[in-house]
Order: sequence, then structure tokens, then C-alpha cells
Amino acid sequence: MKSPETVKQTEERLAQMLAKIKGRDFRLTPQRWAILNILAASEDHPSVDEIFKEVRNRFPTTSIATVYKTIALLKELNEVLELGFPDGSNRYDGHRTYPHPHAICTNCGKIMDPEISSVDELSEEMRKKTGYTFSFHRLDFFGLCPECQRKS
Amino acid sequence: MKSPETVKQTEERLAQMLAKIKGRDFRLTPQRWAILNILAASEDHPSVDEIFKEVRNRFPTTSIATVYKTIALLKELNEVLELGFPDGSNRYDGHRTYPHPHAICTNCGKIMDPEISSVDELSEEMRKKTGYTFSFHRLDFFGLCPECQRKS
DNA sequence: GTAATTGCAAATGGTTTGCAGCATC
DNA sequence: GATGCTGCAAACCATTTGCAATTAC
Repeated sequence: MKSPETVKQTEERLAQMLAKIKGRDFRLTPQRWAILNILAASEDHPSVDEIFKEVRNRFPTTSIATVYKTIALLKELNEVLELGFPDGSNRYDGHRTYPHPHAICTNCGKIMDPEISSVDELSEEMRKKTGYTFSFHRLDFFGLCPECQRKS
Repeated sequence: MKSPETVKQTEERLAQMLAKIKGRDFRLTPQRWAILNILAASEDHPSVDEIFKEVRNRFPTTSIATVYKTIALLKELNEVLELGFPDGSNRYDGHRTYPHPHAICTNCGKIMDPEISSVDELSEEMRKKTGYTFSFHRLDFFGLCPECQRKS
């Protein structure tokens, strides 16, 4: 059961995505609309495969290539944050599209992203010591979620 | 030209790797020794391909599979830190094998890892807010290195 | 001599691409 | 009606794997 706030958030995210889509020559196909919806509504951080399976529930002929292409488009438009992992288990955040820290369960894959005091000081320290100018970052903490702690 | 301290560091790292290797039934082949050497000596963060090419300078018959297998072994022994990237451009740190922040140039790929005040407080904050227990983390800042800033 | 390692080639698997047909605008 | 999108299948490509021959111990 979703709270009214959650529903509202989902609608706002969807509206913003649609605005970006319509801002150019992009077309809104049913498959594409479904993918936007899934990303705007998902509380967790779905994988390509999870998105694919969910789209297929509604449009059984959808191909995985379409999912990849739509995600690529959303990445370009900055409307989704890709959490790529070297093993290929990539995950997508349709809510917060800017860099932010993640807590990742190495057992079940659950990802949480609480509001946290920023990493700006660390970034500034790195800048001073390296001379780099940074445009984004990635901060992931890996371990066991509460549920998986209980099981082990 | 390497400083005496650097040479000493390299020797220490190599000694430690060798100790770990000999601690079990592992054998020290010339190819393996070469790879250990490269990782212990490298100032930057070499890719598999860079390691492969360097090993081939000394042992032209070496196969890429051997490089992968040796790296896998060193990972198991905790004697190398793998910096995996989703695009497959993985890099290896033979010096500091524990998690630490990196500054990564998105233009030329140069990686720096200065000593920095720890991320322990952030980790603790995440723990409190998520209930996760963390065993490692990954912190990368992406941007332009000083040299690439000048060029652009 | 025994067991680990090498090197080759084939397999793997997530992602990308080319393109003909189709659907949106 | 023009152009962008879909879906299929083939291509990609770093990494892994199986296995016979080799080599460290």
C-alpha cells in the first residue's frame, strides 16, 4: 500500500520525465511510457532485467533492447541515475538522479539511500590535495542489511 | 627515476605478496613473479591490458588468461585492490589494498589516491540510518586532472 | 612424481548495434 | 507522410572456463 505522498512523488517524477521527453523530437510509445512509470514508481533500485520483466507484464512483445535504449535516453536527459557495478548487476534510481551515498547488501542486493550529511568536505579535501576538478562522485557502502544480518 | 623510498616500498610489497603466495601450495612461476613485480612497482593503477603487455615484454608467450588468474589469486589473498568499473576499464592497486578514496580523470584515466581524513564518520552515519553493517566501501571522485584542465 | 600452472581456444553474459517494419506526431 | 522507435538477431568484448601439455616443488 502506497502512501499519498509516495503517489504524489511518483506523479511528479513521471511528469518531469515526460516534460524532458517532449522537450525534443522524442516520441512517447506505450513501451516507453511503461518504463518511465516503473522507474518513477519504484521504491527500490530495479535492474534492467526487473524493469524488462515488469514491462513485459503489460506489453509482452517488448524487447530487452528497447529497455536498454530507453534507459540510455533517460541517462542522457539526466532523468535516471545509473548505479553500474563491474559484475554487470546494474541498478537504476529514478528518484534521485544526482550522486548520493548508497548502502548495498552484499547478500540480497537490497539498496538503501538515506539522506546524509554531504560529502562536500571530502570532495574539497580531495580537490586541494590532487588539483582535480570534480563533476560527480560515487559513494557506496557494502555490507549486510538488517534482514540478512538476522539470517546469518 | 625512482627514489630510494619508492624502491624500498616496492620491495616490501613484493616480499609481502611472496609471503602470502608461499603460505600455501601456490607456486611461483616466472610469469607470476613478473606480475607480482609489476603490481608491487607500479605507481599508477594499471589495467589488465597494461599488465599483460608489460609481462609479455619479459615473457612473450604469456597468455591473458594467466594474468587474469594471477590477479584473481591476489584478490583472494587480499594483496591487490580491484577498482572495477562498469564499462570494463578495471584498474588495480598493488600498494594500498584496503578501501580508500580515488580521484579519477574522466579524460585521460589518471587515478590519484591521496591520504585523506577517513570516511568513518560517514560510514557510522549510514549505519545508524540504515541498520546495515558494512565491511567495505568505495569512494570515487570523477573529474579532470590538472593536466587535462589545461588542455581544455 | 605429483599437483599446480600455463596457454590456447571456446564459452559466457550483459550490453550494443544494424536494419526492416511499424507507430507516433 | 516523415521521422523516430521497436524488435529481432547478430555483433561485441572483457572475462572465465575446460583441458592437455608443461613445470615448480
